[in-house]
Amino acid sequence: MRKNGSEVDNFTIPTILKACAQVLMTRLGKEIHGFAIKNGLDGDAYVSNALIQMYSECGSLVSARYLFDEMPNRDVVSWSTMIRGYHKGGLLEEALEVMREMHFMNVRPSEVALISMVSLFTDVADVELGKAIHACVVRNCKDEKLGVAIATALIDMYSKCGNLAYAKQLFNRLNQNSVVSWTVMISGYIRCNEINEGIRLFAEMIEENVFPSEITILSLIIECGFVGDLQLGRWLHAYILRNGFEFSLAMANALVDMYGKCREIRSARTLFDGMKSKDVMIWNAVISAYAQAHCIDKAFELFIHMKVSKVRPNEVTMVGLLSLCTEAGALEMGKWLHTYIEKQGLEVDVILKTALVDMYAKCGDVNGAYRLFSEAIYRDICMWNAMMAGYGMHGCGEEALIFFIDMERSGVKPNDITFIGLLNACSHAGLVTEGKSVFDKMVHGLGLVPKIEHYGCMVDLLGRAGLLDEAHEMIKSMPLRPNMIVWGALLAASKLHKNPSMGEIAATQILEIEPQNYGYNVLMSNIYAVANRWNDVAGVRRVMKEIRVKKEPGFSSVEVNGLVHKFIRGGMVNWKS
DNA sequence: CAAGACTCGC
Repeated sequence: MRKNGSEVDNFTIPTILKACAQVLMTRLGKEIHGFAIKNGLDGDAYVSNALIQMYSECGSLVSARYLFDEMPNRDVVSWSTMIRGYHKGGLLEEALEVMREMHFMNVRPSEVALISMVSLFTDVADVELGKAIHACVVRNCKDEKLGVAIATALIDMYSKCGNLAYAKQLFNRLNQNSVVSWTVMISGYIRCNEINEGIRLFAEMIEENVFPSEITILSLIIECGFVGDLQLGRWLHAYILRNGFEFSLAMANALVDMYGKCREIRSARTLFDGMKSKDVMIWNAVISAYAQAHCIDKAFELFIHMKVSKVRPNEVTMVGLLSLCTEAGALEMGKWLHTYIEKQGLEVDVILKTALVDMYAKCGDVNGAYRLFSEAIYRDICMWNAMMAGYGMHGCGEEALIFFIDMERSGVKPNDITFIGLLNACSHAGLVTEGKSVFDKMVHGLGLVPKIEHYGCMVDLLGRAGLLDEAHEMIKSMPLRPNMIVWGALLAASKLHKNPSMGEIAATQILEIEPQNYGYNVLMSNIYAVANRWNDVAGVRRVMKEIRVKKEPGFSSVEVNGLVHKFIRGGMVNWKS
């Protein structure tokens, strides 16, 4: 296979390319690409596939796609490499699109391709689509029995989609379960908040003489963070120490992250402080732990420390800090971060760009948001959503609707969050007719099933406009069990339009769902007071005293001249940037 | 075939 007297053949090149991908050496990979072209080796499918893989693993999906599109001799591997590339890069829509094309071109997936498709659907997390891919697997497998690998992938897919029954069925059908299948099964139970069953399975696994790997423990810790189960998280922490697991940085990161998500800052901080070597990830984890606890000052303080300790902040650090600014309405601080990003030459990907757009929009600088949005080369659905929600928040409902039309024209498909933003925009701008037609378009035009949040928006929209009866009808006729937010919207509207009888209906429902909620008890007693029903007022007050409801200290903040003033129940805390 | 942080809605 020698060409032009070269010693390098088309088996050597893919091997080197794989090595490049592993250490993320795009530059060397590109040179080898050039070399392959010069030596006429780029026509070989094996070489091209390796190039696609190298580019996609190095994050250059555009280059990968270009090669893929130009390839005259695509095989199954080319298709599955492209799908995998998009999947790993988090571009799920693109991965699905390639899958559809592959199907359309009648390319029969290999087992490897099927496994990577199933794991793609694990992240898509849609039960119905998951069942479809399961059927596809069954159709394409020659053998009666599924291989262990693909069965494990399916178990993982079903449990992450929330269908534990199917997952367990497949799990039980496997005659020899590996550490991996145990890991995905137990993780699945924790993710679905079936903690006790998860713990029981963990014990069962040990009894069967299968011992957890580092990845097993890591996965379980991550799932604890996902559902906020501090107790199990703590137990796993102790388990690592007792059983001599290596306390790697990955382990520490997972634990800090879990503690942060469980709002257990102290443990997160202690663990963080105790690590001798720290990487960007653990800094980000501890910063976001403070962020989740709304400690904006602490988070920025750590950011300063981070810079001092020679660890370079990255895009993720910036996203975390920006969303804090967004939450606090701290425009000046957000702008400062924006400048910092540019000065440091940090790569601004879609996520960071969206965080910036969102920050400008929510902090009131809609023009600034639009400037960034319009100069973006690549816009995903999240960025469009941020822009529309930003307009909606400031009462610019019409602009939001125009953006929606533009978005559809540009071929980006709306999702359920898009409609929450749009319905909110209509609600704030008092566009009742438009809001109704948006809802109608979502259900009948696009076939999306409205979630409880959408009904919440509709109740808010109708209620704000004074159509209280219509709002009430909406609640009564919806196919989902109304939650606090839905009734809360009706209650707020009743208060706004001074309708105590409707308010009572809503408040009664809310107190049934959450009797210990202090805020709603106060509202309820106010409603009774307005209606001169002093016995009922006394009743509510008594209930409040009995359950000794504890209110979390709420806070609000405002930025003046680059200073963030944080108000905690009347008191005020300053923080200087 | 299992793990690693971040954006959009409430």
